[in-house]
Amino acid sequence: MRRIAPDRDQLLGIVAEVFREHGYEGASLALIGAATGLGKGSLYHFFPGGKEEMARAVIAHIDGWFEDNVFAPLRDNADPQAGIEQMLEATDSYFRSGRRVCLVGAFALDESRDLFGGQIRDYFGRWITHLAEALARSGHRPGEACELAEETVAAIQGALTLARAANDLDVFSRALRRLRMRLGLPAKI
Amino acid sequence: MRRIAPDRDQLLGIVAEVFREHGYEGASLALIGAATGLGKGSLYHFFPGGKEEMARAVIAHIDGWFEDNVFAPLRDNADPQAGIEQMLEATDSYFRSGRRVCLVGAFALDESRDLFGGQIRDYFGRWITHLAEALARSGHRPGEACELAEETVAAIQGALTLARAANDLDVFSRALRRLRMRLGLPAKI
DNA sequence: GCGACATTGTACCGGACGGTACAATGAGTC
DNA sequence: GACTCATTGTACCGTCCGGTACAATGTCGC
Repeated sequence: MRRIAPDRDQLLGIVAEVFREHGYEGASLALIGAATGLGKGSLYHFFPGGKEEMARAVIAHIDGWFEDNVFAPLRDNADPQAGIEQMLEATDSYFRSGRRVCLVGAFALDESRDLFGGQIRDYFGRWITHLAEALARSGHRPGEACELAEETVAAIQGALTLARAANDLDVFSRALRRLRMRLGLPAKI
Repeated sequence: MRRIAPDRDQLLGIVAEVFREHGYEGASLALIGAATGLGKGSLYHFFPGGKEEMARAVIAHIDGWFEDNVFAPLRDNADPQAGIEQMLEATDSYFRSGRRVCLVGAFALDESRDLFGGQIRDYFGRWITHLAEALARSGHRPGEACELAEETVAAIQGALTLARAANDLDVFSRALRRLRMRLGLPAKI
C-alpha cells in the first residue's frame, strides 16, 4: 500500500517519538541522532532539508497511517457503524490508550503551527470530514453529523491532554467509552 | 485578593503570552526580553531561578486567575447552574474565544510536563473537581457528575487544539455552545 | 578487481542558548 | 548630600544549536 522503504518507515517512527516527547523546538538533532543511532551525516543524507524536512516527513508518515487505518475504514466500510468502531479501535491502539500524545495536535499549539499549518489543517480536516460522512450514512442529519464529528475529534484530543496532565491513562479510556456511547455503538468491545 | 505588585502582575501576563506562543523550549530569554522590554539583568532580578522560575510563576499566576474567576463561582455560587454558566463565560473570555491556547495544556504535552507536573495536575484536577461538585449539587449523581466534568474540561482543551489547527475560531464557540446544552444550561447567553 | 554510488563518522562553522558578574543608575529615606 | 537598596544595561561565560564539508567506508553490479 505504502511503498516507503521499510527502514525509512521505522526511522520515521523513531523520529516521530522524539518530536512527540520534546516538541518541535525541543527535539534537537542530538536527541534525534541518539534515538535513531544515526549521526548528523546520515540524518542530513536522508533529510537534506534538516529538521523541518524531518518533521514534515513525520507528519506525512502519521497522516499515511491514519489514512490507512482510520480514514479508510470510515470511508470504505459498507457498514458505517462498523467503520466508526474500527476508527475508535485504531485510535486507541495508535495513542497506546493514552500513553502517547498526538504529535499533530502538539504542533498545532505552538508557533511551529506556522511551519506546518497546511499539513495540520489537512490531517484534522480529513479526520472530521470522513467521520462526519460516516455518521451521515449511519442516519444522522448532515449538520448534526458535522458537529458530532468535530465534537468527537476534539474529545479525543482533549482526553490525550488531560490523560497526560493527570498522568492517568484511565482518563483516555473513559473518554473512549463515552464516545462509543455517544456515537451509538455497543459498549465494551 | 491577590497582593502581587501590579507591575509584576502584568509582567507575568506578558511572559505567559510568550510561553503560550512558543512553548517552554521555544520561549527564549531573548523573546521574553523583547516582549517585556526588560534586559536579562532585570529578568534575573525578578526571577533568580531563570526560565524555570518564570514558567512556574506564570502557571501560578494563571492558576490564581482561574481560582478567582472559574473555580470560585463553581464553588461559591449558591445556584450551581449559575456558577457553571459563569465558568463558561470566564473560560470563553480567558481563551479569547479560541484565539488563545491553554498554556498549562500545552506544557502537559511535551517533556516540560516533567518539570511542572505537580502544578499541571493540580490545575486540571481542581477544575474538574469543582465542576463535578457543582454538577452534583445541581442534581447529577456523583459518579456521573465526575464523568461529565472530565468530559467538559477535555472538550474545552480539545476545542482549543482544533480551533488552532483549523485556524477557525468558530470551532471553539461551537464547542462551548454544545457544552451549554450538554450541561443543561439555557442556550445562547 | 573495478567503478559508481549510497551511507557514515567527524570535524567544524557561526550564532543563539541559558546563565553569571558587575558596574552603573535610579529612587527613596534620613 | 549620604546612605540604602531596588533596578537596569552590558559584557561575558561555556555549551549546545542547526547546518555544512568532506573524507572514509560500505555495497552493489560488472
